[in-house]
This record gives sequence, structure tokens and C-alpha cells, in this order.
Amino acid sequence: MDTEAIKDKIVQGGLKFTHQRMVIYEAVSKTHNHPTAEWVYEQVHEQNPSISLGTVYKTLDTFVNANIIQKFVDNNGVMRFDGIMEAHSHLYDNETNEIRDYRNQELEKLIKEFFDKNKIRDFEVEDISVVIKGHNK
Amino acid sequence: MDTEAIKDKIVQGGLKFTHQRMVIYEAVSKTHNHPTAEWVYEQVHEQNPSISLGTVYKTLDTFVNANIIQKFVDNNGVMRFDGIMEAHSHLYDNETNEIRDYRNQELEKLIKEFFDKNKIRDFEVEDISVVIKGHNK
DNA sequence: ATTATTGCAAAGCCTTTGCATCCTA
DNA sequence: TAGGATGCAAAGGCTTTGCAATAAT
Repeated sequence: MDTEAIKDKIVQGGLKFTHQRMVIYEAVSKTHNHPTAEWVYEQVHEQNPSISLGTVYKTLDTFVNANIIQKFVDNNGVMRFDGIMEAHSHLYDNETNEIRDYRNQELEKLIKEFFDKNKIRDFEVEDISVVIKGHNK
Repeated sequence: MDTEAIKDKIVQGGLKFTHQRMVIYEAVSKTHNHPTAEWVYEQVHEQNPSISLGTVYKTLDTFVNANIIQKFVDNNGVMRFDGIMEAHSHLYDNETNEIRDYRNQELEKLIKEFFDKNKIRDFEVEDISVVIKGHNK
């Protein structure tokens, strides 16, 4: 994703374009590691020592509200961010805390069809994902 | 669940039986509210003002390690406990943070069959659950 | 008697907040 | 230039830790 594409992403989210937002979005979108705020901070800090951790937190939150990144919580209660917006499931490694994507169209179709058929009473579903816990072998 | 049954549960977990463990297990098992440590503390504190919050945390953790309760993390990164050990999914209300159980045999069967058929390379699955985010209506 | 458990308070980790300064549109 | 974004430091919420006192086998 080049500078222009990132700028578009940010502006499309209805946000002002700033240098901080640029490099923070870049860091999140370039990895598949489900980064923590701390990890993002370390990435951007190398080239931009003046960016503060607080700004990283605020900016990531702004992105989540603008719907250009996703946020979720890992098994230790730490916030994780993800530039991939399509629905997908996660593999949580109980031993290393690594989180890997698990994408499978058949599974997604299966689940979508199930919930289309089985509406939940009194509950408006916004997002469904499968959490798979275990360990790498 | 009466006193004897709780005692059995604790002893079966390979743990010493103490008064604190008794009342803490009782509080967790009597609710379907996916309690936080704080909630458990408030419950037991009424009748047992000497039990400390630290003991509640340690005891809940001990129970998790002994496999007699489950632990997971809510959308805000707060630990939740659950006396129900069978696999089941959760409905997360984004607005109220309430967590409700969602049990559906057909869904569980669907998912079990899917993963029996589709082994994940290099990953040993220990637990699968479906996370459904949305809001009550 | 020995070893684990408890209570208390302090410390830790991650995250949010407040406010003055700075910058984008 | 007006209003939002940033940097910094302080505070906040939840959880863990250390240690002396206590209780269970």
C-alpha cells in the first residue's frame, strides 16, 4: 500500500490526514501480526521518535471508530489491531500468545447460513467470528 | 449445588478444601452471568467480609488451572469466569457489555464436523467457540 | 509438622485522560 | 483562523506479587 492509497484510506474514513496517522496506518496495514499498540509504537518510533505512545493509542482508536481497522482483545486482555476488515477467524496459541488468521470460505459460508436460518431472539448480530484456541505443533 | 457437591468438585480438582474456596466456587457456579472477579468478591464479601479481593483472584485462577471453571476475556479486556464447562458460545452486547450464553447443538455439531474434516496444519485445537457481537434489541 | 493458602498492601501492566501546544483544512 | 490532533505526564482500572500470618492434611 503506497502513500496515496493510505491517504485515501484515511480521508475516506472522514479523518484529517496527518503524518502520524499516515505512519501508524502504514504500520498496522503492513503486518498480519495483529499488533498491539506497543508494537505499533515501536515500529513508528524508529523513524519518528517524536510520536508518543498516547498518540498511538488515540490514533488506533480513531481508526477503529472510523471503521478502517478492527480491534479485538487477546486472551491476556491486551488490545490487538488488524488492518484486515473482512470477516475472518483467529487461531490463538495458548503457549506463545501468537495469533494467526484462519480464513476458510466454507466455514464462513456455513456460519453465515446457520445464522441466516437461525435468528437469535432479541439480539441484533453485528459480527460473528470463530475463536480457535490451542497450540502450534 | 449443595455444600457436599461443591466440596467434591474442589477435591476432585486436586485442591485442598477451604472455606474461601467453598464460597467462591458457590458464587461462580450459582450464576449464569459470566462474573468478573470483582462481582464474585462482592458476592462473597457480604457473608465473609474477611475474604480479600486478592484471594478471589488467586482462587479463581486456581480453579481455572484445576479445570473446574473456565476463564475468558470480554471485549474490554476484563477477565470473566464461568462455572459451565461444556462448550458453548457467547453473545457480547457491545452497548451494555452483557454476555449471554448461546447454546445450540446444531451449531456445535456443525462446527465440530467442520473441524474434524478440515484439520488445521501445524495447530493442535483445544477449544473452539463462536463469538457473536451485537446488541440486544 | 509441613506445606499450601490467605490477607494485605504495594507494585505492575496496559490504557485513558487533561491540558497546553501545534497543525490541517 | 478555527477546530481538531498531538505530546507529555499523570492518573485510572484491573490484575499480580511478596511476604508474614494462618489453616489444612
